[in-house]
Amino acid sequence: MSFESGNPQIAFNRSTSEQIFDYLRDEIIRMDLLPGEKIPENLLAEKFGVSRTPVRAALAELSSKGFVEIRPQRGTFVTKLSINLILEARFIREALEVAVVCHVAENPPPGIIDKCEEVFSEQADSAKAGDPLKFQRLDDKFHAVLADATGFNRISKVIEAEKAHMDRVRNLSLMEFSGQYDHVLEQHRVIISAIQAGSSDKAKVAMETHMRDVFTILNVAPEKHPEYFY
Amino acid sequence: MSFESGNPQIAFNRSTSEQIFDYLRDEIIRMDLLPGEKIPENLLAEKFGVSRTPVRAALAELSSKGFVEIRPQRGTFVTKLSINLILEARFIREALEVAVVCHVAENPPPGIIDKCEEVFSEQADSAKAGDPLKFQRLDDKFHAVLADATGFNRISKVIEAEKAHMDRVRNLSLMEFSGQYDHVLEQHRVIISAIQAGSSDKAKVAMETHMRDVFTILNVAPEKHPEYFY
DNA sequence: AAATATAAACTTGTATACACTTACAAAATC
DNA sequence: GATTTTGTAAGTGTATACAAGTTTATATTT
Repeated sequence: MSFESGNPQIAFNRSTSEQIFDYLRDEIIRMDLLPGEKIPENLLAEKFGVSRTPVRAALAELSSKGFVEIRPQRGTFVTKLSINLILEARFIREALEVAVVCHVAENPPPGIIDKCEEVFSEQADSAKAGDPLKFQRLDDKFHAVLADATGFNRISKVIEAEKAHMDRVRNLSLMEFSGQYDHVLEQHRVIISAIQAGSSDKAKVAMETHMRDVFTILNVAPEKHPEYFY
Repeated sequence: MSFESGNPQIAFNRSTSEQIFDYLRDEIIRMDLLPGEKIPENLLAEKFGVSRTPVRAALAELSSKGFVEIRPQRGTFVTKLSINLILEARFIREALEVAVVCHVAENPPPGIIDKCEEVFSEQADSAKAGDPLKFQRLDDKFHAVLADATGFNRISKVIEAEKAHMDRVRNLSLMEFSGQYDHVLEQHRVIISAIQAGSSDKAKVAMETHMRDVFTILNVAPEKHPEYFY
C-alpha cells in the first residue's frame, strides 16, 4: 500500500461498502493501486475510518469482478494483468459492442444521433483541453449511450466491466495514448455515420476497427512493465 | 420462505459463504425459491446452522449477479422475472455464443470435435432416459466446451451467467420443454458440423437459430405465471 | 554455517451484539 | 370517520471479538 495521508472524503448518502467499492475500483483502474499490490482489510478499514465489515463487502465484490484476488488467510492483492486476460476482455467487448451497434443501426431509437453528437463534441473539447481522464470518461459515456439505445439496462454495465480491464493497460501508458485522441474521435465519427445511414454492415466494420486498436498498446505494455504482468 | 425441515448438508471443503451461494443460486434457477419470495438473512443463517455473516456474503454476491434484490432495512427478495430481462440475457448470450462459435470454427483447437461429440452423445442418452436436469447440465457443458475452445477462461462463465436467467424461465415450464429434446440435439448437431467444416458462416447461422428458441417459451410463460413477472 | 523447530505477527473467516431504517398496527387527535 | 402520532417488530448495516491458517522472524540443533 502507498496511501497518502488524509481521509478520502467518504460521503454517507450511499452505503459505506458501495462507496469503498467505487473508490477502490477507480484507484485500481487508474493504476493508483498497482497490480500485485497487497491491500490488507485492516489497513483499508483504518484508512477509511470504518470497521472491516464494509471493507470486506467491497473487496468481495471487487474479487467477483476480477479486480482483486482474495487468498484466504494469506492476503488480498490487486490482480496482476495478463495478455490473455486483456485479449479476452477485448474479445467479449467486441462481440457485445458489434451486436449493440448493429442492433441500434437497424432499430434506432428517436434522438439517438443527437445524443451521440452531444457526447462526441464534449469529447472533442476534452481532447483539445488535453484532459485524458475526462476524455476517457466521455469515451465510456459514448459507448454507454449506444448500449442503452438497445433498450436494455444491463449490457452497458457488462461492456463497461470488460472495458475496465482494458483501461488498466491503457492507463499504464497514458502518455503514448494521449497522441491518439484524433484517431479515436475519427472512429466514433464513422460509427455515428453508419448508424445515421442505417447500415449495420458499415457499423459492424467501424466498431471492429475501433475495438482492435488496443493491440497497439498490448505490444509494448508487457515488456515495458513486466512486473505488472503474470 | 418455504424450506422443508432438515439440514441441506453443507460440506466444509470450501468456504461456507461460497457453498451457501451455490446452494441458493441453484435453488433460484431451479425455481425452488420463487421470484418475489422473501429470504431474510437470519432465517437462512438458522437453516444452514451458521451466523449471518457468511449468509450476507453469499446474498451480496447473488445480488451482484441479479438473482436477489437487497432492499436496505426492508428485506432480501428473489428477483422477479421480466420479459425485458430475459430478452437482454438472450441478446448478450447470442452475441457471445456467435462470436465464440465463429472463432472456434476458424481456429479449431485439436480434439474439439471429439469433445463435442462426447458431450453430445451423453446428452442424447439423458434425453432417452428422460432426465431433464441432466439434459440441462449437459447443455451447459456443451456450450462451455465451445467457449473454452477459444482459449479464454472467463467467457464460459459470462455465458453461463446469462444462460442462468433464461433457464429460470425455462424451468417455469419444464414439462413443455421436455418435448424439445430432439430439437435441441439436432441444432447441436448442426453446430458441430459447421465447426468441422470450418465454416464460420454456417456456424453463425446455426447458433443464431439455436439461441432464438427461447422465444417459444417467452410467449406463454408470463401470462401463465404472471405473479413471477414484473 | 545450514537446516530445522518454535514462536510471534499478520491476515482472512466467522460469530455475536448493537445501531438504524422501514413497515405496520394501534391509539390518539382533529 | 379520517388523519396523525406513536410504539413495536422485522430486517439490513456496521462494529467488535474471536478462531484458524499462513508467513516471517527467531531460537535451537545438527
